[in-house]
Amino acid sequence: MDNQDKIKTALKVCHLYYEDGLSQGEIASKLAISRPTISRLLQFARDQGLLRIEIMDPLKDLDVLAQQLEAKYQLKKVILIFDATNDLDAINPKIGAAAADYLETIVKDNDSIGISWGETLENVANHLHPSNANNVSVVQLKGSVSGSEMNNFANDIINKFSNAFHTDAVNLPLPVIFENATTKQVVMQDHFIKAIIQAGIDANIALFTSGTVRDDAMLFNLGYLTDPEIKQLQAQAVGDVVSRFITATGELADSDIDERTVGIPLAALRDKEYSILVSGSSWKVASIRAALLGGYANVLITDSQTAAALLD
Amino acid sequence: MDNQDKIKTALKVCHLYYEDGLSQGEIASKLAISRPTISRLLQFARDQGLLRIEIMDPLKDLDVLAQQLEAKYQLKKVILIFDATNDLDAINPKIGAAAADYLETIVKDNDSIGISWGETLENVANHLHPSNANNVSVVQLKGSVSGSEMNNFANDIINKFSNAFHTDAVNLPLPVIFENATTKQVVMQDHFIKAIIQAGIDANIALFTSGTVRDDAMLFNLGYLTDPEIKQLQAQAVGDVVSRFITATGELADSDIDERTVGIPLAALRDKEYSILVSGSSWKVASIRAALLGGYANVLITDSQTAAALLD
DNA sequence: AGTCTATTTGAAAATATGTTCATGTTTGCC
DNA sequence: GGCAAACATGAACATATTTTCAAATAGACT
Repeated sequence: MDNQDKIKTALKVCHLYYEDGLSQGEIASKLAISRPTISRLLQFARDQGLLRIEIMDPLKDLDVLAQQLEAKYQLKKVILIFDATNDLDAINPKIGAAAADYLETIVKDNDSIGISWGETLENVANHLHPSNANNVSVVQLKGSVSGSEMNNFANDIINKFSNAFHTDAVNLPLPVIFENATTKQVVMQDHFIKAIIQAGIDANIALFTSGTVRDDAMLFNLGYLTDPEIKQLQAQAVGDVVSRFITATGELADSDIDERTVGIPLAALRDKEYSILVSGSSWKVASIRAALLGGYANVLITDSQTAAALLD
Repeated sequence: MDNQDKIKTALKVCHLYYEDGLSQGEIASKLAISRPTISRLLQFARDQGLLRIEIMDPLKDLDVLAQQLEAKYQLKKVILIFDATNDLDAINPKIGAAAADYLETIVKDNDSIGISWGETLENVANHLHPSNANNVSVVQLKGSVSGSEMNNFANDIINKFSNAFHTDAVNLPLPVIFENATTKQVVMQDHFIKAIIQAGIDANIALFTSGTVRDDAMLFNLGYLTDPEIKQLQAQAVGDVVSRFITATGELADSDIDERTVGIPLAALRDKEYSILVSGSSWKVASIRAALLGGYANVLITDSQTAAALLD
């Protein structure tokens, strides 16, 4: 066997071994070569530099990425978790845990925490630990949902925050989007409701996520929006923040729908001591970027791949 | 151990295992962790995508590289050998073997092969097999050397070619560079010498290498050139072809020295059926490029890294 | 062609790695 | 704080890989 043939065989063995995950024995019988020879071919490949094993250092990389993001979007703090899968089910628990950890480090006595709800916030709630801070209040930043399942979902988050901060969280007992602006206006006259919204505006910490405008976006599947409205939003908006849809540059996308939406106004997020955007996965890059450009967050918690995408 | 710590430890283990080549057992005692845990950490690192194993396909790459070189320098044929070491002692035998193989495929009855000498040619000679072609002649393209060692060196190459092609190679029994042009002119009057040079010019196959202008270049260490001459050549030339020094663009670098040099003129290489440049390693990139730009070769035999450099 | 040496090969032994399982530890939950 | 479930750990075992070594093969030289 001449050198070229040897390289060729060694490469085939490398592919079977490192990519297809066959054992050397399996490769041996498949190629009708003895086991030791397979071992030697792999050694040969390594010696010849035929395969390159690169060890990444995501932790070091994360630091750099975080700093670059802080600079680019003028953020107070960026927290990144490492993820190579880009799988929501893997990312969400991790950024949830990171957000819960971060929250624990910043919450002090008498703080007021405004929260939204959704899958991401659920993951944050799941990782909360009992807080040492006293007299902390928790308030919902946006309306809830009428469907019973979903309502339980939002309530579950509220309850977990309540427990963690030893308080009774203030629930905003309204649908997140009304059918028309007038209805909302009327409801908003209610002093009790007004007070809740004001509490959300006054909260010094806000914790929220950003949503997409994909067909499977949660806000599109609650029945509050008609198909034409959804189509129009998909054309104009890149996602939502506290259920308010924004364009790629962070502007409000549709004031009509916005006026039917129950919750704190977007602008209120700009003035908070901590306005924490917790959102990850490649699907959400556009909405995160928009939220950051709009200045709605001063803290970002996301995953490494999304972070890299946000720098482009 | 939380996730970040786990990643950190896993990375350390990866470095020790894949880069430093320690066994899992060694790592275990070094870090005071049990062996199975090391195994699990490595598995974890692979699962998390913390290390990337890339299998190169130098053979496929070589094809592409070769084609690009053929196009860029308008060559009849480019033959590349794979080498990741960039070590002359590794490269030379391989390109020598490749050159010998190629020569065997092209030599036909009544061909005339002109050869130079040097380390590279020695390697070609070492890999020659007895040829099937009849009536092949072999002639030296340039003068030899007077020092006995070196003379043997050149003779050895001649002899191996003679044996492989079942002929008595025509030796050019002169120093490759004379002390002054006049001496050379006088010697060149000799009909016998003239005939040998003419045979070199008429050879339809030429096999030669390119040299550098580094201090350790063979032509600088034979005593034919003074130190000032060497300095000047190093300033103007990038290397030599059949002992004639050329600039980066393939022009003659110094006509005075050229007129003292014994061998076929550079231009003679341009008209050959096969003008085969056998030369590799990063040190020789400049001289190879110059030789190709000068049009002195229509076949190039080199290594992969040099090939890549020639494309820049 | 024949002999010598260097290289390659696979069986078997030695080593290294992966997995199982019982145990100890942490974590979530009331 | 205590209980249960999930998880991490290392000893022992099972498997996979590498090395050794003797035999076979190919190559070099006469």
